[in-house]
Parts: sequence; C-alpha cells; structure tokens
Amino acid sequence: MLKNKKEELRVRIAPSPTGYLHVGTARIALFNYLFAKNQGGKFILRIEDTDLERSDEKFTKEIIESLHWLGINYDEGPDVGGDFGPYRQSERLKTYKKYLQQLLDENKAYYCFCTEEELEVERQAQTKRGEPPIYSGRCANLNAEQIKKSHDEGKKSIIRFRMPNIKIIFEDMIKGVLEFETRLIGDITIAKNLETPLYNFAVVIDDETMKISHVIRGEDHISNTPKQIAMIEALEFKKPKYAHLPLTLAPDKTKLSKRHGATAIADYRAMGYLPEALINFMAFMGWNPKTDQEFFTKEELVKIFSMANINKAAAIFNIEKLNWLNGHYIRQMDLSSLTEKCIPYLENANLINGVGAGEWNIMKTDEAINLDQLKKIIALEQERLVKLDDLPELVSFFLKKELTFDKDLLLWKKMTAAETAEHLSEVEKLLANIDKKNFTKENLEKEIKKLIEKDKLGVGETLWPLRVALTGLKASPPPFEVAEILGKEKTLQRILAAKDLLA
RNA sequence: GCGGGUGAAGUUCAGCGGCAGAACACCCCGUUCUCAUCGGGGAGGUCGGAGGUUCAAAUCCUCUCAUCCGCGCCA
Repeated sequence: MLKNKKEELRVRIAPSPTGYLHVGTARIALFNYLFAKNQGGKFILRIEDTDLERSDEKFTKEIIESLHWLGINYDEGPDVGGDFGPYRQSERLKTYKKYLQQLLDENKAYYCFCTEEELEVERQAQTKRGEPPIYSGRCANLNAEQIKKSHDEGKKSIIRFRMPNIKIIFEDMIKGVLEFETRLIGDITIAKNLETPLYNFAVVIDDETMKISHVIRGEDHISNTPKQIAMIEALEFKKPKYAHLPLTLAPDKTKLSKRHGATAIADYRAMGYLPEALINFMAFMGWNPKTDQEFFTKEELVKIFSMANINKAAAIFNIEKLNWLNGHYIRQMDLSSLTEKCIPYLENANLINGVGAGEWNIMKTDEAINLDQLKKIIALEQERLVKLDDLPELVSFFLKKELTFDKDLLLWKKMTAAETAEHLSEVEKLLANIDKKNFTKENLEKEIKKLIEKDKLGVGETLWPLRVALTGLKASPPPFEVAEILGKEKTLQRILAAKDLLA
C-alpha cells in the first residue's frame, strides 16, 4: 500500500497580515478551497509575515475571522494546527536558515554588499539606456577573504540567489505554456540575512516543506514563478503545478484599492452583505458553470467547480450584481434568522437598545418593543432590503415620535393643501370608528377602498397623502400595512399631525 | 524600456468553423398611491483593428493596436 500511495492534493492561500482580508485575496482563497474540496484534497492557510515591520498580529486574527465568516474553512492553519506547521512564516525561521546556508555552501547564493543607494543609481542608469533593471553581479564573485573583511567592517549585506542562465518553461493550468529567460531576471535577493528570508525564497521553502501540490494564486505572481522555479531546481525540490487566476479589477480597470471604496471582506460584512451572496458572487468572477444557473451554495460550487472553466481575462468587480445577489439571499432567509441578523444594525443606529430577553426600548419614544413587533417591521421591508445596513433608514419612521418632512410631500400631483387635508379627515373619521382588533391591513384596505369608492375621493388622491402622513417618505410600503403595525392610536396621531402641517 | 498576460452588449460570462446568447444594470407592460417583489417584453454588439485560409471566421493563421500585471533589501 505504502509504495503506491497517491500523492495528496494540497493547496494553500498565503496572505500577508499587512491589512484586512481583501476581496481579491478572499476570491483566490475561495478558488483554492473549491478546487481542493472538489478534488478531495487539503486546503491550508499560511501566514506570510516575514516582513516584520509591516505585519501585525491583529491582521492575522482578522484574516482568520473573515475566512471563517465566509465559510472558507481550511484543514491546516495557524489556529487549527496540522502536521506541517508551524503555519506562520515568522515561526519557521530555522527551516529557512538551513536552506539558506545550503545555498550559500553550494555557492548557489552569495552575500552582496551593494548599498540600496548604489543599486538605485544602477537601476536608473539601466532604465535610461532602455535596458531591463537587473542586478549587475558586482558582488557575485567575491572571495571568502573579501566577504569576511566586509562583514568584519560591519558592512550591511544581503543574500542573493545566483540565477543560472536558462530558459524556464512551465505549464500553467489556466494560461497554458509560459516561457521565461532567466537572464532577464538576474540575481535576485532572497534574504536580508540568515534569519530574515524574503518572499520568493520563503514561498519556495514553505511550499516544499508543506507538500503543496498546486500553487493557485493571482496572475500578478506569474513573473515570480520563474524565479521560484529556478530556486526549486537549485534545491532539487519537487515542482508544484501552477494555476494563475485572472485578477479582479475596479470599474476603471485598475487594481481594486481603497480609493474605489470598500475592499475588505470585513467592510462588506459590516455593510450587511451575507456570506452566501459574497461566495456566490466571487465564484462567478473568472469562473462559470457553463449553464444558466445563477444561484449556487458553497456545497454546489464544490461539486461543480472545475479549473477548466476558469476564464483567462481579468474580472471587474460589479457591485450592482453583488447587490442583486445579496437582495436575493435576504429575501430567501426565514424571518427569524433575518431579524436576528438585523437587530444589531438597529441597535448600532441608536434606534433601539436591548433591555432584556426579547425586549427592546425604542430610544426616541422610550416605548417598549418586543421581538414579534420587530419581526413584523422587518418582514415588511424584507423584499426591499439590499443590504442589512440599509434597514435603519428604511424602518426609522416606525421608531420615531414625530415625523419631519416637507408638507408639499403630502400633495399628490396637482392637489391643493385644502383638498389633501379634507381627504385625510375623511380617512381619519373612518379609522376612528374601526375597533383596535379590526385594525388589520386586510380590513383597513377593504374599508378605505370602500370609502374612496363611495365618496369618489380618488385612489392616488387618498392613498398617497395617507401613506406620506404615516411614513414621511416618498417611497415606502403601502399605508395599510404600515397602519397595522403602527396601531390605531399612532396612525390617528400621524394623520392629525399631517393635517396640522397642511393648515 | 524589457518580459508576460488579456481583448465578445455598460458589467459578469456562455458560444470555439455554420443565424451573436444568458444574467445584472437600463427602458416599457402587467400595476392609477409610491417603493419593492414577482411575471412578461424592449433597447443595447462592425466579437479591439487589418490582412489571410475557407462555400462559410467571434472561432483557425499572420500582423497590428489597446490595456493590465511584473521588473523592491514588499508580499
């Protein structure tokens, strides 16, 4: 059994904790996850925190939290452990040191004493001459004595990989066969010193020692791949398969960055986008099932995902489509779950505050409101909700003592203030005679429409002012439903207030 | 500049030698209170451009243009 054991499929996502989990990174994570789960492999989270200055543990925590929230679960990672840890680069320094020393001993890497200023001058000169900016190799052939002397003098050094002059060809699962000439790359830096590896080197060591079989990452890494392959060959490691995914871009076709608005998964979470919507949306950027199906759960995606269906062109982040998907998932939720998710948004907007189990206080009116009443309000807005943080604005009219709006808003088309007030009076008289227990939307609609018919009041001429009187809004749910939730007393109060405004 | 990637409705993408399609967004209708939902319909394309192969090209070939990414002691 052992001799024929099939090599395990292992993929990884390797974010650096220098910021929040970016939607682009999350999408790469999703594709890794879907591929691994579809193939029965393992998905690993590795934190690339070799840059101590920019890395921050709080971002590691945030990345982990966002991944969990999205439901992109990994089999191995810093917080869940695994057989190939540790999963933070900052904790793997011994391993890097060992291979760094090996490269140095084999003369496949060397110490370089050029200063950053010197290198900058060199690069500028090369660019000016129309040459690619490549390290000159000035320190490539120092002898042991010279190196020792420079070190003794306390000269700052860096370790460079001696790039062999070869052609590197590899097959990318998405882009096809890619070819690079290493002479256009030069001797790249791989570590600041034995204890401080740099990205391209650390990746190679980690992917090997973590037995990564497929490297699935953004296409911005394509030009790093030949560098990494050169090192893999120098160290006689096993070469993984590569898949470079198209990037996700902002509407102006440049990299998605802060100036385009929200970029972090945490931002979308805060705005009230649901993980299901985000997963569905991200999956469709650069991939599609080749059917007309638009909605997919994570489980369905795992089942149907295939690398062959990945698009080659970059995808533009289309917030309109995300909004549509999010609205769809909100509409699909059962009312209890939706209400539970909505309450924090109402609390954060200072509309209500919790005063005990299932009880809240309406902050502006100092009245009590319970879970059932909140559910009714949310039910009314469910089909109108695009994202959860839209809710406070949509429902605040329920949770206020008095509405403030321009009196002209009460006037339907060419109606005068006097006519409008008269219509409101008619409705008021009718409602005053309806029992509290009959104050239901069905009955109210029946009675009010009967009144409109009988007195020839006009539908728009009556319902528009009524609805504005109750909500103060030019767009809202119908007046009957609002009136039922408001209750008889408040409904009458608001009609009176509207009449006062018109007087 | 050098290297690499990519070009199909505004956007996300099917189509890969045989009549250019779907979804989102937009407009109209069902729907005379507004919004929304749901259903139906419409508008929107020289398939980046030019040449070639072919009875036939979005599709195959050549060139060209545009655009993005990379060229750090960042990842």
